[in-house]
Amino acid sequence: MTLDRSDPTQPSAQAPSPAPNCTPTLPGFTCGLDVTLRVISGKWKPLILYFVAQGGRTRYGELKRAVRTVSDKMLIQQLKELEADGLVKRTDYKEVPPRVDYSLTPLGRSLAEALVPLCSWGTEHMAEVSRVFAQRDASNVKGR
Amino acid sequence: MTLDRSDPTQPSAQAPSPAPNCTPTLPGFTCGLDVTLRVISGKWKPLILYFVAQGGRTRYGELKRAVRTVSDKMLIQQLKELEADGLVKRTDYKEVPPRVDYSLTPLGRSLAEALVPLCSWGTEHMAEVSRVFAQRDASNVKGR
DNA sequence: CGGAATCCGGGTGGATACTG
DNA sequence: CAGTATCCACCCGGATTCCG
Repeated sequence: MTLDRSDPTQPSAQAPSPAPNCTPTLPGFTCGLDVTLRVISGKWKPLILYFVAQGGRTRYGELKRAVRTVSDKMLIQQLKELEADGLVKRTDYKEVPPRVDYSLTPLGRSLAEALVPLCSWGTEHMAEVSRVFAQRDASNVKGR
Repeated sequence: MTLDRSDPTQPSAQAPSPAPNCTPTLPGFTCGLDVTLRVISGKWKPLILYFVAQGGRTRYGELKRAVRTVSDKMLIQQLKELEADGLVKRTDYKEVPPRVDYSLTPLGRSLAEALVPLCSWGTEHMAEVSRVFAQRDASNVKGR
């Protein structure tokens, strides 16, 4: 179907190669990346996943402090979706004062590992990125 | 600052290790992943980046067909942001009928490579994911 | 072909207050 | 501490129309 990008009429001066697999196997998904995005799309999900991966079992409060600018509402909502999608596991100790923590399922753990390169990329290109940001924020007072 | 998750009071039965770097170096960013997310947050950006990476120079129409369910408005908007952030380069051949194509900058190319594991993850866990989706879509007619 | 412009509904997501 | 509930502004994003 429409995904056969395998006919480079022009040799394309630029290497078209860094992607080995994008095979549409199941209907409803266009490619592997699409599958992944359906699961981690959400303003805070990657960060949540990542923090829990780093800390192991993580309490609600810790998580909130880690992500910092997230609101309770959002944090809970995203956590519930992650739980529904089988990526995190919620444990309620039924104590008072309440104690709850979140951990990753095996599936979640594997996804968190796939997230590592993104984190590394950000660390490596942080300077470059903030330079670009500064530029466009300067010349573009309103907008974006 | 609040990011010192380096005190696991409990030894945490689960391996807290898959993440080597999340060093807050610049103010405004909490960690590398945060940097990356500021740049690829946007419903279609990862897919766009990925398709352009695969195809090399890609024409507007190709891109639209590849992402498929995206509207013109969204596609253009996301492309402009990617361009402003120095990830893609737009080339207008000033012909008639119009011809325009998009390619990746070196920065964009490096980011696309960091995206590869996500694509692989999706491919590998596609069955698992769609099973989970089916389950919650069945028990949850409305919502989400 | 490759957009730009406009309209507009619904969902996202922040702030605040409250609860067990 | 770990949420829940409600209100509400904003902007995301789809549909449509027009342009060079």
